[in-house]
Amino acid sequence: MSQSLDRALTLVGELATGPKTLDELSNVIEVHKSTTMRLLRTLESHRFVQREGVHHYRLGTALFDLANRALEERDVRRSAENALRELNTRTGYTVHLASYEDGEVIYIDKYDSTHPMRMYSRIGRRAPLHCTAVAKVLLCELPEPRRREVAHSIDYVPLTANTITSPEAYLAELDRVRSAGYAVDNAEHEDFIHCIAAPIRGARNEVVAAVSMSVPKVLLDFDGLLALQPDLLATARAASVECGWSPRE
Amino acid sequence: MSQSLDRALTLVGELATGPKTLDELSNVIEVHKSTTMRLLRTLESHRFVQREGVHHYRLGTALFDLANRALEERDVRRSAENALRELNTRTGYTVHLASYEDGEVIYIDKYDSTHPMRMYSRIGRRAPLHCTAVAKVLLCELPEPRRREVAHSIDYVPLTANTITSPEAYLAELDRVRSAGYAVDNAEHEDFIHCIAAPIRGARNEVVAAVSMSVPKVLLDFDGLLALQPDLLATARAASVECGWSPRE
DNA sequence: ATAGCCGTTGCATTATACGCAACGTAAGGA
DNA sequence: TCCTTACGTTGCGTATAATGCAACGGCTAT
Repeated sequence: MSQSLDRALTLVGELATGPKTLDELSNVIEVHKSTTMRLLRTLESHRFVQREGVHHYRLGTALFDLANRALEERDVRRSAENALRELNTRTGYTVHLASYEDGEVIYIDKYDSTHPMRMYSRIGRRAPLHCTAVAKVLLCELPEPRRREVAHSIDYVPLTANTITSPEAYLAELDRVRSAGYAVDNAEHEDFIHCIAAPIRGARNEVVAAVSMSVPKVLLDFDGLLALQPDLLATARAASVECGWSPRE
Repeated sequence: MSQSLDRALTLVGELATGPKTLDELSNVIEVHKSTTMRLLRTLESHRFVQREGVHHYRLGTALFDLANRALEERDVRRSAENALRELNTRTGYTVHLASYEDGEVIYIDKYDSTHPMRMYSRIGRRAPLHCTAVAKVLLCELPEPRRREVAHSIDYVPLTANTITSPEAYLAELDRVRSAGYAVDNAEHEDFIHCIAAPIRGARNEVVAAVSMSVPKVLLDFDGLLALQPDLLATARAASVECGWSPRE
């Protein structure tokens, strides 16, 4: 809509691939070099680009500033919103967003199932650590001593036949989750429901939240649940990007 | 120089302080809201901003992309150049830039002393690990096991009366450097020269390089050398910012 | 139901971004 | 040393694109 701004932003995008000269940049946006120079000067005054030597321009430090400040401003809930809603409408299953704060796993957002059979849960509610997929995801990358500490402090109340009931079994489960990249709750919390969860990561590759899908066993058997994994991981990835995460080599 | 671009960049800067409404943004750049909207739309098409709800705009994910790609493009040498040259011309002492690669500490840049008495060194040369300030800085934040490994693999050739000659003494020295935030070489390498070095950090707060000043003892006594510390740390900080580092709380 | 608040759209106007051409400067070769 | 070439830079007239205005439309709340 705004020509000069559009051109300038194109320049910035171009510079992301490496330092460029005035002429190279002029060719990209197809304008006279004097026009390019004016744009670059303005960008330079805002520290979006900076000169490198005499013949080259490169991205400036304002980008670092902005990216860092944008990260501070962002909260997972708003950032993950679109990806989670999309997953919810596409699959129709209940989607939860949970985070780990002050030693507790909390549900911070929820997208209800469109199927008639719903499950009970509530935003703000605490999730039991030993029998939910989200808790496994959120805990599995804690530093090892801290993980042991947490595992031993849990009260392993057995809720179903599948509930994990010992620190040792739980720590082994966390190891599995960490290497698999996702977690399941195979009817460990409630007899008739199973869940699958994946991590949402931030700019430092740290786990900032967990997204899960909860499905009544009557709608989908365990293999069916596992088949949701690629879809769930793609969603988690999209949400991660919104949180400042970028793929590592 | 380009009015609309200037306004747009101002908007981006403003959004860094948190999500804003159309009117708030219009007030900042003092234009009609329709003008602001056109700018925002263009910014949005490049993913520099995105809508949050219906009434708010916030910074978009392009910033993360750009910042990450800019970081990959940057190399320490070019990024630190200005800060180091400035330090060199202001103090007149020899300034070195060194990095740790493949188990070796290498001088990657050098700004010669303006004083008549110069020291011998060369870009590309390997710095001995046990008796240089830059090596201490570059090694002091390695993970503990790796640090022990390196310390025990060093050949502690005694070069002066002050040279550190045992792994134990060296590891203790690294601990001191880590907590102090800078390192010295108190004539441990050559009898008549002492150095002080500080870390240059990157976006993940990791040490990407070390900057040092080397001063002949006849020009400055040890207390004089230590008095250069604030100046050196400020320089290292400035160079760090250029490398994508941002102050942590 | 109605009023008030925003965001949005179309249009006329003129400010402004643009291309042009001349100039300046630095590097390279004869 | 001087000339050539290849850049970046500057000033200026013009046409276009950015702007402000005013009317419209979709909310929400009372």
